[in-house]
Amino acid sequence: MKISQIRHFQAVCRYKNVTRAAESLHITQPSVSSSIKELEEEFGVNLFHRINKRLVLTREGEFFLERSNLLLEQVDTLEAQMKDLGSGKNLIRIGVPPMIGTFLFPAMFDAFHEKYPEIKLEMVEQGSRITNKLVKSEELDLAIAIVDEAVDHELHKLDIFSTCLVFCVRSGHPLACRDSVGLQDLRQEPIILFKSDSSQNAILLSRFKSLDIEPNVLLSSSQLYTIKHFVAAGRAGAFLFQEIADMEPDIAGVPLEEPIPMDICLIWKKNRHIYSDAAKFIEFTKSYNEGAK
Amino acid sequence: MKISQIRHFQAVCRYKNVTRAAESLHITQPSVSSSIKELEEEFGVNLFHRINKRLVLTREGEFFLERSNLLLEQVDTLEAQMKDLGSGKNLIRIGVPPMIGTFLFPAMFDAFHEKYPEIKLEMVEQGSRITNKLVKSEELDLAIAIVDEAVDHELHKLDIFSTCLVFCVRSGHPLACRDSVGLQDLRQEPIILFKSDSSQNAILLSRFKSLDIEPNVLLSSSQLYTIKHFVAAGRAGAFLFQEIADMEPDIAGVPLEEPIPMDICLIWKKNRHIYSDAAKFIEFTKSYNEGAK
DNA sequence: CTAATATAATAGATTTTATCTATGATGGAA
DNA sequence: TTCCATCATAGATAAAATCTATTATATTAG
Repeated sequence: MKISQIRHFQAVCRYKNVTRAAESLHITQPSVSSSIKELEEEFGVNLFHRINKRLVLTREGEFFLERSNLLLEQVDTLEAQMKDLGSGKNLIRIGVPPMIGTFLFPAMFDAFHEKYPEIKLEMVEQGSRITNKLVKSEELDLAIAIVDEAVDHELHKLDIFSTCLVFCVRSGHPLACRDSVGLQDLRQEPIILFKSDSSQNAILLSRFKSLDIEPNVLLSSSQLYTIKHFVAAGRAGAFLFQEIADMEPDIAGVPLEEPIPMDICLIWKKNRHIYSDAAKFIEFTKSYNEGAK
Repeated sequence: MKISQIRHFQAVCRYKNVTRAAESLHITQPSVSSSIKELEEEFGVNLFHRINKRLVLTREGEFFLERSNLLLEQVDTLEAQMKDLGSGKNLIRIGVPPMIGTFLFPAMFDAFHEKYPEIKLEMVEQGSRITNKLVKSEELDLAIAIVDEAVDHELHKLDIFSTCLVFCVRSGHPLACRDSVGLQDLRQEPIILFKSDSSQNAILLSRFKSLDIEPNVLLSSSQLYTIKHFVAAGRAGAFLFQEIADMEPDIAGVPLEEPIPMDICLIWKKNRHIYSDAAKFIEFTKSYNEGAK
């Protein structure tokens, strides 16, 4: 006994006509005939009398109709409830590191929202380290993250964007005209760190440490606007994405002698069902990416 | 959502282990994995957290487990009830014309009963005309009948036995040594008719009528024993099957000049579900027939 | 009564689905 | 580490559902 067979049977009862029933089910008449036959075979019972090409329920058929009706109602209810739990959300929980939230994400978000206005995005602005964990614990559906370490087996990754950190100073700064700087050139340079638990900072600080340099950190901020302001005023330098430096006329971005590449990815958990909303975001990101290339 | 998928899901919940669940279902582990995945796809919901290759129900999974449990119970109950209605009967309702009931059927019945002792046969001893109707109205599952008319589209037929009517008289009767008799030779002959609504009598009487002969019917009886007694006593002649005449030393069967063939068939209704019991009888009859040839 | 229309069953082809085999990845135990 | 247990995935194969085309029979209209 299969749910589909019950549906076929019920349609035949409703229309008292196999052909009509088949139409209502959007399948062909022989399929319905054979479903009825299969049920009869399985039960060892005639569900219908075949009187002159007309189908009339037998006693057994009446019984089955009544019971299977109740059953189907419950099946449909359960199915609807489960689907409600799932697809009714129209919500993606996505982790976005602060720096990306002000720089890359707004444009992506606008484009996504234009395509899927019904889907809301709940942004969790945390650094990559934290969002990674939240994705693994399924508290987030997706995250945009700066990926530095070896491949994490638990996560799928989709490259969004690659760039480098550059050292940003005021346009008139002595370092501004240099083709590149080494970290050792920055021993005395006051620096503003972009405050984040992201792997970006981890990489940077480990680089300093490996050169045995204690960077002169003037302050830390999570506000890009604040950092830019300090840099433009010549009060300090900062490590920012190449693209952010390029956008500001008052700020010069000087490449590092030993570049610090930043790979920005969309990540999500392996072996986990991806809700249709999240799947849409992933697909969207792929095509958005293609378009950008 | 399919019943089989629910069963797979429940097994996984019971064993908390896909492999074990698959074993209990007598299918392979990937089948079960994919059923779970399909449900998750359909609902847009994670039923399990995949934590270190261990499956732990999500909130949605708990909900589904609870509800689908109730559902499956009802499915199983209904299925069992329907099967009870069908296969639990162990009963075949079969129509048997009186003459066959005393001559051909006993041996068949014994052989069938030996093979299927659990199946009871409910005999309805009526002539072919009536049993034909009862088969069509589904009051009988099967009937043994003498088939004379053109093929009846509503019925399946399976030949059991073919014979002829012969005119039976006492061994010393003047006609007994004849190679054949014509109906016209029987004008004055007292006759006992085998009382039945069967087509046998219809054929016989129409033959007489077409020759414009009024047969001298001494009496009618439905008891073969009575008829034989009268014939053996030389009180009357009777039209009986060849085989019945051959069995009695005191009775001689004289073939008719224009033979009246008797085709004895098993009949059942087309386009009707054949209960397994009835199907067994049909199969049995086929092989019984083969064996007899 | 005959012709046209409608219905359901059947046979056989085709597509879809289910299941299997084989393999790979990962976590935990020895 | 190495081995075992476990689940996911890919691709092949088996099974089932569905389709197309046809047949037989009823019903209806002319």
